[in-house]
Amino acid sequence: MRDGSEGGGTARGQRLVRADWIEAARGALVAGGIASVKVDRLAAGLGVTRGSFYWHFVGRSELLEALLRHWEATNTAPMEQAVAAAGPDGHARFAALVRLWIDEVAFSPAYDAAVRDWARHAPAAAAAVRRIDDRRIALLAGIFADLGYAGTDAFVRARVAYFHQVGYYALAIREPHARRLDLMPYYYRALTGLEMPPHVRGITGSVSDDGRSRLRKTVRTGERPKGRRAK
Amino acid sequence: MRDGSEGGGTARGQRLVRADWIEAARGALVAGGIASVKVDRLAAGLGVTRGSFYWHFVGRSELLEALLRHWEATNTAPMEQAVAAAGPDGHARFAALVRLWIDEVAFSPAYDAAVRDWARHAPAAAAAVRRIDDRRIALLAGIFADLGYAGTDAFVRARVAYFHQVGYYALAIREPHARRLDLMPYYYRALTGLEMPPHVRGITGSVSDDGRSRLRKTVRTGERPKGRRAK
DNA sequence: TCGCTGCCATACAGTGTTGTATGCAAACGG
DNA sequence: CCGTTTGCATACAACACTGTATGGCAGCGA
Repeated sequence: MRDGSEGGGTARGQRLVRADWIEAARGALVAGGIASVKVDRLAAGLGVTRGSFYWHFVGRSELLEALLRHWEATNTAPMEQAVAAAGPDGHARFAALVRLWIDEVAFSPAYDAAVRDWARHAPAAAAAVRRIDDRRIALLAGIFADLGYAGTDAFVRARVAYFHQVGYYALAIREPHARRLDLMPYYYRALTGLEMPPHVRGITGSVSDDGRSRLRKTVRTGERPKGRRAK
Repeated sequence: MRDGSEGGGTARGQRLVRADWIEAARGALVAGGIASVKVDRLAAGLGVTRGSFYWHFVGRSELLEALLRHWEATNTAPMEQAVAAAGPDGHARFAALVRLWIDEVAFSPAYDAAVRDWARHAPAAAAAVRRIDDRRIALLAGIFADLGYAGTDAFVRARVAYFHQVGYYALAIREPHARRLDLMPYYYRALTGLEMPPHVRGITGSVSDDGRSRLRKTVRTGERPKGRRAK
């Protein structure tokens, strides 16, 4: 029945390996939540029967464990790498994170949100998510310390920035990429309490103007920003 | 079998009404997510059989619709009432919201988070959540306008404050109430860009000092903190 | 070529949940 | 006091999903 060309998700020809099942499970998790990660549906999607699954895994719970480890191993490393690659400057480090969040390529907020939903009623997943959250908040707190904030202020601002990002994805807001870039200086100001310096403005690859000329006028005057806006 | 005293959730003696089932569904939703809102478990919890349920409702989906309307009708009104009761002052209005979020009595963040999880894979729930979110963000944007922020700045700060709150509950952080009160001035500063004025300090019932002595310098929007604290 | 192993198909059993049909008892209006 | 309605119990049918047992086939090494 299977000829290697009809099928579902395997990237390498005929037979499946564990990674194929995990990838299929990831797709199902993101698309429909943990409740839709079912053995029979995954098998149908991969073009095999459940017999294959029970050869690769002892049961469904083992697949879920592997999926959780996959998320923990893949979806937070890009953040730390991007920050490390940005050098020592606090503004550059923060801007690197923001770019990662907006671009959504190396880091998948949908994967993140799906695991977070899962974690709300699965203790094992909750423990993994808590570990990851603590790491990310610590990363952000270091950046705010670099930006000149002391102890508790750095910690609270790190939380605000991180919770804000989690909430943004939790609301599943759909905005054009250009719109998000246009709002960048406003978010930068609200989250850091500082103006976005010129040397990080190019980092986000903003297509519109710098937004700084607008923001000087709008911050206290009540004028609406002029110039072209994305919808 | 049922004698009105053994049972589950009904508040009024013998027979059940629709509201009893909805309240039971709400409890199950908060405790275990929408996947645990099952007719047979609710019936067992209420001390009746499923036959009762199918008399009050045509099916499970009708219960879920009623539950969604219940959330939409009950869990956002306290916010608007608290803000309205706080008078015209922007600081007082914002502080009233914060108190509501911290106290968690009139407003139930657990109910909120459970519905939000549900909404991630149920279009009808997603539509309701989006309506509520828009209302709340508009409410916050009005407060930030009262605090002196113009157009886009007020909107972005409203989003940051609201997303932050959603993210906080999404992470299911457990902190002592006193700790949250102690951090209040820091959050107030980070979220509003302004110092917490004396006349709203008592509103939250904070027991310790305001944290202002620990603050090294003002962090008003646009003003760069002096000194660099690389950690 | 022979036997072994990896990978999968098939068939069967069991559980959890929904929905439906019908019966039964208590409450209620005449 | 009786018939009707209300609220629930019981029994049955159907589906979705998990897990197990077993058989078969292709490929590979000796």
